[in-house]
Amino acid sequence: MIDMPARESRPRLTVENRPAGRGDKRRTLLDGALVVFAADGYSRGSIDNIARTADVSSRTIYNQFGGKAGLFEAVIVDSAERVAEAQIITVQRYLGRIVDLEADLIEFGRVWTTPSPAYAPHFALVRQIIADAGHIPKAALRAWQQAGPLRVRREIATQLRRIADAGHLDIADADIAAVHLVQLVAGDITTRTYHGAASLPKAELRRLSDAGVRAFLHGYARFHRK
Amino acid sequence: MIDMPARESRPRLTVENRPAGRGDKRRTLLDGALVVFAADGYSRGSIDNIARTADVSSRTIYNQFGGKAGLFEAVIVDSAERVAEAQIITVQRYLGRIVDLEADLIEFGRVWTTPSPAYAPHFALVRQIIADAGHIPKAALRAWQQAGPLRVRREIATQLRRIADAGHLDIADADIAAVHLVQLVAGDITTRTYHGAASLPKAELRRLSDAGVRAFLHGYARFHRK
DNA sequence: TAGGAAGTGCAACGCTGATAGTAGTATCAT
DNA sequence: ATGATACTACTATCAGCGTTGCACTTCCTA
Repeated sequence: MIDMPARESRPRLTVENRPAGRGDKRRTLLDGALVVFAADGYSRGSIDNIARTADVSSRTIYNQFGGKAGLFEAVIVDSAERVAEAQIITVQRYLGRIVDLEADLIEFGRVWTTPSPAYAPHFALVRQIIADAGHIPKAALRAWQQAGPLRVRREIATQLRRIADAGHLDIADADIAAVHLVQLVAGDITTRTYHGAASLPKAELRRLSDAGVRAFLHGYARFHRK
Repeated sequence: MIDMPARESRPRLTVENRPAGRGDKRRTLLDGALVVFAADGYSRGSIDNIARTADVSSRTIYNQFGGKAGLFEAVIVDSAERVAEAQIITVQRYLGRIVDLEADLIEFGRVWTTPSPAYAPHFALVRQIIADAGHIPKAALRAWQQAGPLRVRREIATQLRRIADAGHLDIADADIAAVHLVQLVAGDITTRTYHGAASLPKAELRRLSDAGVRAFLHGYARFHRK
């Protein structure tokens, strides 16, 4: 009673004073860890920071994911899955039915490059993964690829193949064409939009995206444009 | 004698037992730090590891660069400068005099994508910079951009502009065209060649590069190919 | 109502890593 | 020779971080 530390037992003032209980912490943790890992990377992103961000005891991380490595691998696959699903829907919506090829592609490009704040951490995390790949287990890397990038690329390739077979495009290798389309539309932005940097103004984004689509369609050779 | 650690006083076996003396350690340090930072990034790359790699006392790092941050900023600018110089020479050599546009571009692409082991750490470092940009001072980031990527892009744009003015290309914005060319030729490789991953086989590299050049020139629109 | 599962706060351990001081040594210009 | 300069080895400090054990609380279920 005497040498009681002067630390009142604050009732852990949570936003909604959620009850301790069933496994709803897993989702919360994946979201919080995504934000931290995206901003700080694997080694700089500390367990304590993640626990604080997710409003969870750091002990829970070890109970749920075994440790930092397990958490990271779960996060990258989870984030890849969620964003891939959203992107695939976008691809199907804008490339699924073509009426005016150039107009539809331009619209697709603009949507593709419109930065969604909700997914910003995901793309930052992708940059972390690419930089840190040398320290991520090959199995985890492969799982991530399958869950995200490859799935999206496959969907784009499928749509391009279909459009080509309908006579609107001249495509030899649909996978390569899919990569080219994405690179032209968003490649530069993806690489240059550093975390924390103010995203480019809307008009500039549109200008770059449109130019990418036009290059995808017509290229730069003289006497080949319409 | 009993609990003596089994660490004999090795005479610091240097490759050439270089004499302690004049400031030739700066170059050595920049090279060693490049390798370590490239592989491990800023936070994981430890001063001790760098000192060991460069065969230099860790104290020298503080004497020469003030600390970890100073060393890092010196390294990224130095590496960017050196690689940019080599790349600019390549650009001038292969785009400086055009005889057969498509053939010359294809040759340029193949050279551009041929992985030079000497510069592998540089490109890994670039990925680290992009991922870690949120923790690098804006001034350092700008200095790096100016020393490397922007300089190279400007040179490519200049050549493309010249080729276009000679009537061989149809280019509205040479800067954008330069970005598109590089993205198409090497964009996918740059992003996918993770550190440590075995680089793609030569034939595959050529296939991707050639396809990029063709897309750059002709695009994918039907009825526009020759 | 008893038991188990999930979660929490806390303290502690061990390790790594950045940084700094210091004394000694080798080299070079004067 | 001498002093300045560059470098080194060694040591110490200080902080941060991953991880684990422990006791306790809360909820769900049987």
